[in-house]
Amino acid sequence: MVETSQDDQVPKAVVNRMSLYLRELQQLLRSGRNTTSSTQLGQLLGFTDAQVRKDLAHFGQFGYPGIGYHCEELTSAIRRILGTDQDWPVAIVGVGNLGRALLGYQGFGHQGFSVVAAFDADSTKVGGRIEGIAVYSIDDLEKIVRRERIRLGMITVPAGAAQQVAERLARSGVEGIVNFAPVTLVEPAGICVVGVDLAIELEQLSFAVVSRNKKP
Amino acid sequence: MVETSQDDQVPKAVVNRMSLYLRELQQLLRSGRNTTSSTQLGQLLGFTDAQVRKDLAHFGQFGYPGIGYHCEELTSAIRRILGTDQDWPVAIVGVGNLGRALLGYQGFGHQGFSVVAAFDADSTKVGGRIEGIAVYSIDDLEKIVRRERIRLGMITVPAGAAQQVAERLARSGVEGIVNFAPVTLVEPAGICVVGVDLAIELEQLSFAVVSRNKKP
DNA sequence: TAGATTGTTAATCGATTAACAATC
DNA sequence: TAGATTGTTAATCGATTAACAATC
Repeated sequence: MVETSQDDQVPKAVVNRMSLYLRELQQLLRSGRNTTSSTQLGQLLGFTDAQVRKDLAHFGQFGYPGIGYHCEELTSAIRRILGTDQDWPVAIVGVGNLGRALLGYQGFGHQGFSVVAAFDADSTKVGGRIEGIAVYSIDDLEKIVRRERIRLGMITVPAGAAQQVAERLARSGVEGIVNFAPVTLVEPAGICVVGVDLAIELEQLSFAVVSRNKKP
Repeated sequence: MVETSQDDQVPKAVVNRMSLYLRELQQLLRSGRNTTSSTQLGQLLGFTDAQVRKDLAHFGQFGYPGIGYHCEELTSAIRRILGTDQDWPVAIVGVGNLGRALLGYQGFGHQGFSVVAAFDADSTKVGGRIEGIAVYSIDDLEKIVRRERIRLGMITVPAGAAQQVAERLARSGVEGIVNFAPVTLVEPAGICVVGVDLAIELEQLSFAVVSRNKKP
């Protein structure tokens, strides 16, 4: 029982790179490649070959010494690892600019995520459909989440409302939340939260620029 | 000249936490606090007090032993460090769903970023204004970027077009790029690139959920 | 067989935490 | 003064890289 090591906490950084490997593999498949190697994968992403192999080793053995990796096979393996072989019904709470964009965003469907409901407090938005997805009143959040068996939530409400929404999602049985509101959420018990703050991404960039300009 | 240490590469993780400190400080200011401490800041974000102090130490001394930090003072210091005391004219390339959302997103303005132009290849979109911002033809990218002294670009075009857009932005003098297209960009010489992939964020979440369900 | 490439162990490197003298 | 909290050094911990036997 000390065999496979996926029980001892995999570092967040490793999981992030797994997603990147998956993306490159899908690209390679599209371009007709059958096999690849840790060297090639590393090169495409700017990592060492050792790192690619070490990362994969967290989850098992997927390669063939002397050959490399079968793209197709490794792709399915990583999808299974990340859980994207399953279907993930997603709800979006907050139909402002960002929420609306996410509703129309194609990229999710490919990876097993399907947005099946949206919520808003503004009664003028409620009842309609955006990009084919029904917009419900936030008052019905618990009911609809349960009925549609929604597993993930994306929070695109104003900062002040985010914590409360997170708690309501958690209480309704949602298992994970991507929070786009620019606040740190107190994680409701037994739920996973990932934060995405667009302003912070831009700040990382401005720092990189000014610090390069300073002493290159 | 070995005095302040901001010349030796600051780890990306540290810079990211600086943004988080800034966000919390702004929150504290809004709630009327004058001073804070490494312990409080750490608690709000789930870090140790030692980490907060160590992170800040990369850039200088900002605190008062026995007192803590003046919120206002530390806020300005971090803004200066991140470069968000300056004004950053931003362009958005690709006015699809995501691009449109970013055009309307409020959160940027607060932090020194102002979207001043948008570009698209679709001639039916060109010439109009969205959220008050002019949409130009992608053919005029170089011209407008120079004219408006645009420093940062956000790429929200389809994956296949992203690399080419990045190169054109770089050639026009843009200093940094946030890439929302789900591809790894080859960084044009002398430019900073930050990647944001919404599908990857969701994958991090699904992994967290499935791995929690597996062996908690 | 020779060449390529894996998985894994050991060595290196870097980041986080603990501890504490200095300071208010 | 006593209590609080900094900045910084040393100790710990974890992640990355290098190296190599095993394998195809």
